[in-house]
Amino acid sequence: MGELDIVELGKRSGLPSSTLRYYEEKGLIASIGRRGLRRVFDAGVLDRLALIALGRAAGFSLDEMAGLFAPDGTPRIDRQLLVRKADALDETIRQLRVMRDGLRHAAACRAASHMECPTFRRILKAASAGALGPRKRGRVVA
Amino acid sequence: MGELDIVELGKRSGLPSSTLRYYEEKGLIASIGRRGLRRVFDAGVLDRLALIALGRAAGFSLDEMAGLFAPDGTPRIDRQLLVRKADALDETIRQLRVMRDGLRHAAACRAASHMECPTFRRILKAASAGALGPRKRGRVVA
DNA sequence: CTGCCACTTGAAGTCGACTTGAGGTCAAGC
DNA sequence: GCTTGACCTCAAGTCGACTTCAAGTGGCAG
Repeated sequence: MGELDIVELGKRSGLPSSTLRYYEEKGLIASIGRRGLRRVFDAGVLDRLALIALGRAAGFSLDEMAGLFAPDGTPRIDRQLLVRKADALDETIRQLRVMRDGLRHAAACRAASHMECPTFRRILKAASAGALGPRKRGRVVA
Repeated sequence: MGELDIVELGKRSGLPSSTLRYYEEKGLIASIGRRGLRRVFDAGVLDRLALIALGRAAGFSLDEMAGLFAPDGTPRIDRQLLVRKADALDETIRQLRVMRDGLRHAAACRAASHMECPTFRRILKAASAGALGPRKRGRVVA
């Protein structure tokens, strides 16, 4: 595998170097040296960044990602935790589907008031039945 | 429909009154009066809160929610926007499924290194093919 | 009438994930 | 050998969504 300095890595990953430095500071990626002032990374860091981006899209915080994967990018073997996270994602996906269907319906439905449309009321009911309650946190590329 | 003061609404919705006040300040909900110092809301606000919670779970910001729905809670008729948001959700759902499958696989796979497992490499490839790139923002209940 | 307590307000603080800014440094070009 | 320009470091700022805090107030028990 090749080596990349921070500028090249930024170009290939689409991330600004400020973000790459921040990730290194957080221990999410590691540089293998310097070329002049510039950090140099192993090309394998690209895979790792893809993994991080995917995790973030799935709602994991950077700290969680740091915990889910070992320093070399391979998943840690806390199978229980992994399964719990996967289950949480299933619930999230369920909610997202409800919202998506609601939006599509709202865009298509011709009822005078959506509150009088049975489809919309069903969607609202699904919303009440899961979306309310204590706050949890995460991020998603929406 | 009945009326609820902010404390009752908080109990039924699971939201602290500080959040309810914040939502009112943002124009997401409206009180219909006071009982002493306490705000009083129409019971219909519960539906509205469910809608807001669902929207937030789907990655919309409070400002976006305020824009997507009219003051009375019925969706605005910008069908183009609604459809675009629905499409964005489809993409998000796709990514979440990839991550969920990756987690389930990581929890089950016995390969010495996940990097040598074809399934894991396929997942990583899917990650690279969509998760990298410019940041977008939103939140999800994960 | 007097306390008291839960609610009120507006301002300030928090948290995660970065970005921005000020001032320092290195390799290269002249 | 000196300037230049891109990267460096470290501190501070930003943004969204709230939460927390200090100080004020309304209604009810005594």
